[in-house]
Amino acid sequence: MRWNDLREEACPVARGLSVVGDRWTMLILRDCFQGIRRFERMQERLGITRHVLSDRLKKLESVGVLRRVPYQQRPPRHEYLLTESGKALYPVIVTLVDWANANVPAPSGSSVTLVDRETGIPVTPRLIDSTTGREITLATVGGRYPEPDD
Amino acid sequence: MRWNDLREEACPVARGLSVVGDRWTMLILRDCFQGIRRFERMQERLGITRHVLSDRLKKLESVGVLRRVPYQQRPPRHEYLLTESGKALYPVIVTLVDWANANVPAPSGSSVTLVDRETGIPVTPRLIDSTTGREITLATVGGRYPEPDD
DNA sequence: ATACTGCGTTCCCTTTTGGAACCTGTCAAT
DNA sequence: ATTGACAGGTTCCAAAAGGGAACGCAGTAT
Repeated sequence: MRWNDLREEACPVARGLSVVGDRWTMLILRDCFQGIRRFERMQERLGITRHVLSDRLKKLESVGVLRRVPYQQRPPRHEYLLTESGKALYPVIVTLVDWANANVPAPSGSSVTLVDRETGIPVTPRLIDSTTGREITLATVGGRYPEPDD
Repeated sequence: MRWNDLREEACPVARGLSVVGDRWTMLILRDCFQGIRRFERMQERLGITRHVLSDRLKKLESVGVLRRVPYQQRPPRHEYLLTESGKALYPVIVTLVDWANANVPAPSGSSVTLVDRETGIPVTPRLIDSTTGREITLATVGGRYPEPDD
């Protein structure tokens, strides 16, 4: 199976990964969430090669996760900002961070942690169903498959 | 930057992606969450090539996300089961599913959706801080960086 | 004129995939 | 005894993606 086939799957995991499922995209978005907006800055922070960064930014723009906004005319320069669709990825990053901090040991024991921006108190993410308020677990929530429409 | 460098980063996003950040790993785990346990079955469902699947299963076992459990002796055969660490990835998949369903259009408009296993009612995931009960958003929660220990 | 900034693109080489065939043990049927 | 099936890999080659460094280019500063 090829990359582009993923986007056409009925499975949302596959469609999601067709956008963010490669080695770099989530790291780029992490930087975006931290307020990084410009090519040069991303490149030096990530250690990504320039053409791969260029390619990923194009793809992210084309799927509507980032948008290019000009900040000067001559020479034309623009920065990359998260769209609403892009901002909606924040819970994905947060759950990933929470998992990694609990399950992938940091080198020196020190790691970036999640804190409340107001109080500075550490945050423990929990995923609930907003209609029932019940926690979402493997036992309680699963996937439902669409009716085949033939 | 190379793959293995990622695992040593202080940033949990990078460390998380060092495990699940490639094209196939999350799809393999999706199958695991759906009860698929065996090599052959995964290979046919995913359309992944056999040696890549073999490689990913080895890596997932080595980081403790899956474990190999023998189910017969002669010839030796085993199946792949999620560890606790692997099961802890469920919220990551769920938030990804939720994002993809809202932001990456399905081909025929039909997609797998999340439902409560008991009632069959659609589920709307929301991420909250379990200590305060407040919703986790870009505005309210951010990362805190460790003290440099030089 | 020269250098610098910001953002790419091009070139070359290495690593990673895709695709298919092959191997290994064991059992069951011919 | 041979053939075939099953389950889970491994091996080989060609194609694609990625790393690294250099180059291009428009405008601005010195």
